[in-house]
Amino acid sequence: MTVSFIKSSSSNAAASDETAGVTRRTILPVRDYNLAATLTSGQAFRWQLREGAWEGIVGSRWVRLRMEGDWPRHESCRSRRKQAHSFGLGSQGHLTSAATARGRDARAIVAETAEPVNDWQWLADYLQVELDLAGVLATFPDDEPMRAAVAACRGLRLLRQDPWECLASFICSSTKQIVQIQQIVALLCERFGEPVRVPRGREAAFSFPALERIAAARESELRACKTGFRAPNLRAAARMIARGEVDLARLSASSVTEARAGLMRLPGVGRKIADCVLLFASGFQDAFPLDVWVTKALRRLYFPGRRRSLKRLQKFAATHFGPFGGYAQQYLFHYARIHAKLKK
DNA sequence: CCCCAGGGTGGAA
DNA sequence: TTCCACCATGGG
Repeated sequence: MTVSFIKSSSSNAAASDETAGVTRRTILPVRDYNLAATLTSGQAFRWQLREGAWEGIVGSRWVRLRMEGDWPRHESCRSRRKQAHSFGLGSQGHLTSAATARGRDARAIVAETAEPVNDWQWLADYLQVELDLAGVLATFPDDEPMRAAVAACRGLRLLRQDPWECLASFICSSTKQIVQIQQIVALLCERFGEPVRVPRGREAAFSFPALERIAAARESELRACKTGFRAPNLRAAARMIARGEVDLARLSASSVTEARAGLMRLPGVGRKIADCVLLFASGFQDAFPLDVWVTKALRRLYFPGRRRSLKRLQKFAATHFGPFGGYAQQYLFHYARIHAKLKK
């Protein structure tokens, strides 16, 4: 399926730094985009920070991302400004040092791939650079917890991920820390994924395993990737999807309720993991994954001292946070984790 | 030794 | 209905 290079009214999502055609580098103009928070907030598990840039795999492509302005310190401010100009940003290309340091106010994401790319829309979609974030934030309830959460990680976005990768990753996520989920996913990719092209000198990289490969794997091989008791669920879910019992591609075409019920027929997939897939991959931005962090955050921020069952919290979440409740949830999740880290 | 981690499940109460 | 032990494994 071919998507037009520049979507009609969108703010020129993928403006290449070369006038036309195939290139390994592009500039995605953005406003209010917190790349670090987005890539480390427990949505995706394949991004690594190296030398000031984020490296990961999207689909079958190796990608390196950084906010414009995050150049290495030894490069002069002058050359920085010159580059910004050549990228067509004009006088707006000059960034204040404060914005540069934080990165989130920068006006572009610089993306590099290992292989030449003609159409960059896949990356614009994945990063959701065309989303009107201010419009989303405006729908959040105007209360103190949400104001604090948004202030703590403004510019945080929801990614639009591949449903199978998202589902499989979260089947492996139960009672695991994010670092350990990253480790499991890395092992699955190394052992069951396809090698992808990387820049000269880089270590090998692999795509996320096709569901047919996981369906055909032995349980012991999956357990060897540290999946533990999740291994049989991962394999059985892959087999059910391969048999067509659940159609991941059609989830976004049905109602949230219907899509959620379909996902929950898969072994190892309950309400929480289903909502993760609905929110992170299928575009249901009102799906509200209620995990241990968000549960604690809701109880502490909205019901201090009072007893609230998980059921009632779920009901509260569904009604209080509006049409982009899932988005609000991601801010609360990241906010809660940041503070837990600070409290050590 | 303890407790906890972006949970789900089956059986008991 | 809700509650609870258990499921592997690593980190603190």
